[in-house]
Amino acid sequence: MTDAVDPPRSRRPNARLEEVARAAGVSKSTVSRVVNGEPYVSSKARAAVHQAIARLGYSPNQAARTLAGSRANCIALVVSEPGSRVLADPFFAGVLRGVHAELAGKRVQLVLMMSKDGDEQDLVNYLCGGHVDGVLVISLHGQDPLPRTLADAGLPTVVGGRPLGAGGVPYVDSDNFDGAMEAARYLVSRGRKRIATIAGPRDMAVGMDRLSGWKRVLSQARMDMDLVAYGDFTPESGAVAMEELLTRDPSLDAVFVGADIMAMGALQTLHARGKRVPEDVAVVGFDDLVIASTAVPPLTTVRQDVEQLGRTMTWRLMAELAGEEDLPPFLLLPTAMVTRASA
Amino acid sequence: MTDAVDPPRSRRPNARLEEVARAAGVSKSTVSRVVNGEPYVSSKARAAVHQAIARLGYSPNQAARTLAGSRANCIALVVSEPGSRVLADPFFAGVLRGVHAELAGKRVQLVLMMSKDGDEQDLVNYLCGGHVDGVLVISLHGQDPLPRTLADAGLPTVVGGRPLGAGGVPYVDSDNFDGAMEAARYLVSRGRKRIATIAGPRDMAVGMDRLSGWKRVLSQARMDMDLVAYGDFTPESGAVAMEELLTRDPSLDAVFVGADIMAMGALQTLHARGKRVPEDVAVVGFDDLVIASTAVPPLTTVRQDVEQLGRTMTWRLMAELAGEEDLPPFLLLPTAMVTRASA
DNA sequence: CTGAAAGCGCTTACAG
DNA sequence: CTGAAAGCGCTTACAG
Repeated sequence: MTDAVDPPRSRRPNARLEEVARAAGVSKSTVSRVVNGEPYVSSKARAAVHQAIARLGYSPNQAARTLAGSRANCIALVVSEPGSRVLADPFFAGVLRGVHAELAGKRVQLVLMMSKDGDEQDLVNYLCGGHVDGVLVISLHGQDPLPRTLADAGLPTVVGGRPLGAGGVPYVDSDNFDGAMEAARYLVSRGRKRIATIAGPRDMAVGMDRLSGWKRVLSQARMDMDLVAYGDFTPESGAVAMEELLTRDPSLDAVFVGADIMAMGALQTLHARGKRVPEDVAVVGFDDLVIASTAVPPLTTVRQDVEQLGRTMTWRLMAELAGEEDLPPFLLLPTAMVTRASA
Repeated sequence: MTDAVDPPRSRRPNARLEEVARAAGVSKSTVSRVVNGEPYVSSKARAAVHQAIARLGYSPNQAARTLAGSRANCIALVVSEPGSRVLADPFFAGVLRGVHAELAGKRVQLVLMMSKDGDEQDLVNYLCGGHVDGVLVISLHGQDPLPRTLADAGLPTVVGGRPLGAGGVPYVDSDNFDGAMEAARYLVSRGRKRIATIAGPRDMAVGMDRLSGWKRVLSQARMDMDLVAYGDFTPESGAVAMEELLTRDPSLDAVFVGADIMAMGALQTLHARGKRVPEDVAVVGFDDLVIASTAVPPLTTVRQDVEQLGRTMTWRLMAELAGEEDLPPFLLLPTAMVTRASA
């Protein structure tokens, strides 16, 4: 039993639309029109409203707008929980920055949601319940039906990274296939004869697409494509995969690692085995994380612009929300080879 | 001019509270009570409502709840834009995961906002406008008045990382001072005689607190504390600072780097200068990023639990929102030394 | 323990 | 170009 008086929180209540109307000498309708940038308002009324808004520090109540209007003025970014672990943080943070940059000045809020295992249905209910206008989904695994479900429910949805199980849902991705081809071609052009690869997990398109690019080039060059090992986007898995490859063929002289984070582990193994990089084994990574440039030796890699990925996903979603037509079903962003000391 | 018919989006409108009431044979008030877990409802009515909710897939409209009720059921995470660059992504992503974990099952949404330079006033207007119940602020720089402003406006606010210019605003931080002391003590105990440090920027408490810990230990050990260089939480700045220290005293035999990300640069410089780690120079970092374990050599460092930081900030904020009293004005989270090969 | 009614702050036809 | 009025889907006293 506490006698303590709970002092009512003295947050100055914001001005209301009605007060703005009174101050400007117009109706609520007119204020609403000005706030929403609608065309048919006299410049006199518009000026008066703007002035009143500035003076009163008016900021519209989003909840009321959402409830009264048809739009939530809000989009969701959904991250699958295991993905946020596995795909490593820089990816996520980069996308987030891109999304935010693209949303700047757009009066659209970003709500973050992580899909945990048990609550998929809750998540779908929530998202389809009119709380958001559209959804951005990233770091999907396997054949996750989420994007399909959302799209079928009529909710505009854009996926980041080619989804394996969601044919027809728009997506944006880095051109992983092309980037991997460039990496493999580079190794071939440097005279490497026995080129291995460490690929990402088989249930993610990003892993498979980079593997496919490597395969394509080796097959065109009529080189053996047997040296493939798999990791899971952790340094440890990269180290183990490198061990395996070295055991299978101690004479390999190059390795394309489908993620910088795994390349860090591969570098450790190579170092421990007394292999010089790049003299004995050339190493090329993928992603161009900040750690690539500080690796010993600095890592040659394929850069993907993750922030641009976030921007493009958001642009695509907003365009759809704006009713634009004939939007591309998917978008592939270019990658760029970054040559450093490791290859 | 487009003649295309814009087919109305056929998203099945969610069930409303009213329909649930009808299906359950009770009033809207009762449904509301059940949904909000209020006590005085007969178990019969409660069961009927739960059943109706399940059958109709009802999910309450947040906008309406916010508008009608007093709470927004929403908290904001504010990141200062330059901070999100400088503090490096893992910090941010870690905090985010912690916040989310703590919010799980709480029917509170997380809105993400980045404070850009020009729009500070917009941000404050928005946050104080009743759109959110509370605010979490991270990666503050210098004497940023934001937390003070929010707190003064009566908005519950919790800062992540000790704020330099916001006395009195509750915060949660890793115990950087203590962690740095432990690192310095470790170096002293290993017989190092000439211990340098690379500190973070002077305008961030995290940089200063770690520097202070190092100073305290060296002063207690009656060792010289002149070898201090500053970086800005980038690998490049760590490399430059290491150069400087080596120039000032080529005989230094240890360095405590106030962030793993800078330690990566320091390691590169040491390597380039032919210094063996740890034989010639012992290196201890701070943070225990994933790259610490994959560095060559693997980095001895001080671990801070960033996810726990996010959880704790959220817990503190939610406790305040729940009206709990006598909450601690700040919370310091323990750090832990992780010994690897570099020292 | 339960229900009828008012009201949260906007947007949106509708009528002018 | 402008305003009066209805309504968005809830919560919250209030009366029972």
